[in-house]
Amino acid sequence: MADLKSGVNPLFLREEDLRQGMELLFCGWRDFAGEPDQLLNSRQLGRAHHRAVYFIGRHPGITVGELLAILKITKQSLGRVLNQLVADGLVMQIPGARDRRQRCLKLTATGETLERELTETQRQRLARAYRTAGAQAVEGFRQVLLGLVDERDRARLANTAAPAPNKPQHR
Amino acid sequence: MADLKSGVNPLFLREEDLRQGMELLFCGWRDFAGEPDQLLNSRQLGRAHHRAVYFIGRHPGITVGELLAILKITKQSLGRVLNQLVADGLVMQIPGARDRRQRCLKLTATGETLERELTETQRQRLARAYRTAGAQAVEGFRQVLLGLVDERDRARLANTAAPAPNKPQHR
DNA sequence: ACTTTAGGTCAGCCATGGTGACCTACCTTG
DNA sequence: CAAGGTAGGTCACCATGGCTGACCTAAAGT
Repeated sequence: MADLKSGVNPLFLREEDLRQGMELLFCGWRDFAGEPDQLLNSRQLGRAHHRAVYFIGRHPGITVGELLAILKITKQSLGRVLNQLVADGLVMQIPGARDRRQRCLKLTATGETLERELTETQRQRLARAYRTAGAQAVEGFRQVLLGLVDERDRARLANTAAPAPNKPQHR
Repeated sequence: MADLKSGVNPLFLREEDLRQGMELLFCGWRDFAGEPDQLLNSRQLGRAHHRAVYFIGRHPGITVGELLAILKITKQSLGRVLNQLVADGLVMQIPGARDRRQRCLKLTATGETLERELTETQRQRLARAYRTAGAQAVEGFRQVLLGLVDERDRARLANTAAPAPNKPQHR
C-alpha cells in the first residue's frame, strides 16, 4: 500500500522486485504474442484475427457479446475482424437457439486447422516454460496472473475445466 | 498436486492447462497494460510513450540501440515517440562518454514524476496480486515467465538487482 | 582514407484500436 | 398488441503505433 521501500514489506514487494515482475510480464507477453506473427502475415491476417479465432475455438458457440466482453474492444472493431474471418471461410455464424438475435460463432474445419497451426508454436513455448519451471512454479504462475486480472474475468479463468463463458440468458 | 511432477506427460502440460495459461497471460496483460490508459490519454500520450518512459526510468543512461533491442520495434517508430518525449521535456539525451555517437537517455525531473504516476497503479495491482498469491507463487510466476522470454533477454531479467542492460562497448 | 556503426529523418503504408450515429431483428413486458 | 430494450450490424471518420525504403550525419574502428 504505502511505503514499498520500508523494511516491513516482504522481499518480493520491494520496488525492485515489482519492477522485475512488470518487465517479465512485458517481455513474456511480447515474445509469446509475437510467436505466430509470421504465419499470420503469410495469410494476410493480424493478431486481432488470431485472438478472435483463438477464443472462438476455445468456446465454440460463443456469442458476439461474450467475445466482446473477453476482448474488451468495441463491436465495430470486432465486426471488421469477424467479417473478414467469415468471408475467408474460417468462422461461421449460427443464430442462437433460445435467442435468435444472437449469432453463435464457431470455427469451420478450415478455421480449426488454422487455429491449431497458429497456436501450436505458442503452445510449445508455454509447454517448454512449464516443463522447465515445474508443476509448483506453474501453480504460482497461475495464482499471480489470476490476481492480476479484473475481478470480472476470474471465474471463467479460475477453473482449469474452462467451460463456455456463462450465458445469462434467463429472464 | 504434489504428484503432478512425475509421469511422462504431467497434468499441467495437458492441452486444457496450456490453454488456460495462454488465456491467463492474455487477460493478465490486457488488464495490467490497460491500467494507465486514462492517465496517458489525459496527457496526450499513448502506451508507446509509457513503455519508453518506463524503460528509460528503469535503466537511466540507456542508449537508443539498447532501448530498441528491448522494445523490439524499429528506430523510426521509437524515434517518433522519443522526439515527442524530448519535446515535452520528459526525456533528455546526453552524448555517450565513451562513444559520442550514442545518445544516452534519461528522464528529466518531470519525466520521473510522470513515470511514477503512470506506473503507480500498475505497481499496486502487481503488489496486490503478489501479496494474495504469496512469496512462493511469486517465485513460480517469475520462473515461468522467464522461460517464456527469448533467450536473448533472460540475462537482463534474471537477476532481481536488474543492472543496466549489458553494454558491449569494450574499448 | 575507408568502412562501419549509432542515430536521425522524411514519406508513406497498414493494422487495429476508437467514436458517433443509425439500422434491423428479436425479445420482454405492461 | 404496442412499446421499449437488447443483440448485432454498419457507415464514416479519426488516432495510434507498428512497418518499409531511402537517405543523411557524425563518430568509431581499421
